[in-house]
Amino acid sequence: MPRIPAAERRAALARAALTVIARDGLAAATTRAIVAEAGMPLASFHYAVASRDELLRDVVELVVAGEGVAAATFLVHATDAREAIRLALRGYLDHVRADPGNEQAMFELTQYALRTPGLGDLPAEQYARYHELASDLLDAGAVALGIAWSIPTSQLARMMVTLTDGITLAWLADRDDAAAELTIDIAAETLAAFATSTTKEHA
Amino acid sequence: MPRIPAAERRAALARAALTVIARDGLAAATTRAIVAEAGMPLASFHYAVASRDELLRDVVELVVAGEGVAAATFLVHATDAREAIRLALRGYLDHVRADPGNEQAMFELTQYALRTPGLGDLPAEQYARYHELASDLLDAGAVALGIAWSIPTSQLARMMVTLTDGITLAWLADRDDAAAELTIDIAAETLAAFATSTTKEHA
DNA sequence: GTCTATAATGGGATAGAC
DNA sequence: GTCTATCCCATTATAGAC
Repeated sequence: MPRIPAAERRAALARAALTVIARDGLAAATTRAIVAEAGMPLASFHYAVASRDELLRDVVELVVAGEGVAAATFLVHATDAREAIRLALRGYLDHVRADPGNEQAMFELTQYALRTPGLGDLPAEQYARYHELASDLLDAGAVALGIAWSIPTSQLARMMVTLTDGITLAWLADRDDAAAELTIDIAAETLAAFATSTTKEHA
Repeated sequence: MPRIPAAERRAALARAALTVIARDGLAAATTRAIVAEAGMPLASFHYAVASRDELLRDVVELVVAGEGVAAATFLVHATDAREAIRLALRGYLDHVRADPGNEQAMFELTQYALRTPGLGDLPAEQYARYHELASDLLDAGAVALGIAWSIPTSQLARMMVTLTDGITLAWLADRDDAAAELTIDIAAETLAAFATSTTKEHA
């Protein structure tokens, strides 16, 4: 396998690692399993990256960076704040249902990072990014719907992330679709109270 | 170390395992670390329990069974539904802050169980128990406050568990006390809307 | 019944041949 | 630069001495 720059191999290993973790769990993501997934010889691993933990750092950054792609499509269909929040949370739940392993991978990585000396700073960055993404989404939604949020967007954003995490964890545990959807409905109904119209009397 | 029944050793090992997991993480909870914590020789492990996974099952059941002890003290101080929900969530956050390792241990165990063939059924039981506890708490709170919940208690209970999980995860990641408390305030304010007075016009 | 000593496996990391 | 072959360590589990 000649002519492949180290940086490129590093990225390929991170992608392979994420595939393995999503499919088989973090504990199964050994250096051997990762290089097998990437189709590389074992020695390439430490040639491209200093240690397994260092690669896991890359994996977290890989996922966090690519997290912004999804969502936002719901904005097209929403007509009011309640429906917008409902569709956003429903879209996230559908995403989890379509690929549960990926979300489990993120939880496993976060917990592992919290326990690992060299990776302890990652979870804070990870959640800062989540909160930022949720903020952007709420701002965009407000513009699209012609409303304003009556409390700071950052506070509402953290609540949205709190809800997605909590809904995801419970669904992963009991796979109760109906219960998860009910939770989403309640959340949408209550949070819509923070939407105030900027054009008419109330939204 | 003579005269100790196998069942008692099993329980002691489960307690020791939880201590190790809370302190050092699930990955560090090897059979050696667990018996060292319990003050037993290594061979006692497989004498008392068939495998490491089987002990982890015991650990989950140990924590879930002992989870009902806390909380409920907030009921004494609450005067209305908003304050009751706020104090309940605040109490939980304080509990997490006082011993973050314990909550991390639960998340790690749940994720591990989801990945492990013999333990796949545990998370559903675990969350069923959480939802049951939250339901009982909400019912007790309603009686104490002289109110009723305008939606089924089970739905509100799942939302409470969703919130505690989500708030805990975000706090573990960024340790932002103020932000966590703001999320709690928002949650309390919005969920209090589901309280309806059974004695006067509104609670 | 209890524990010491050891087996058997799989892991991260590397030396050194090509 | 690349990869084969290997090192060395930690792990789960057990055999067999007390």
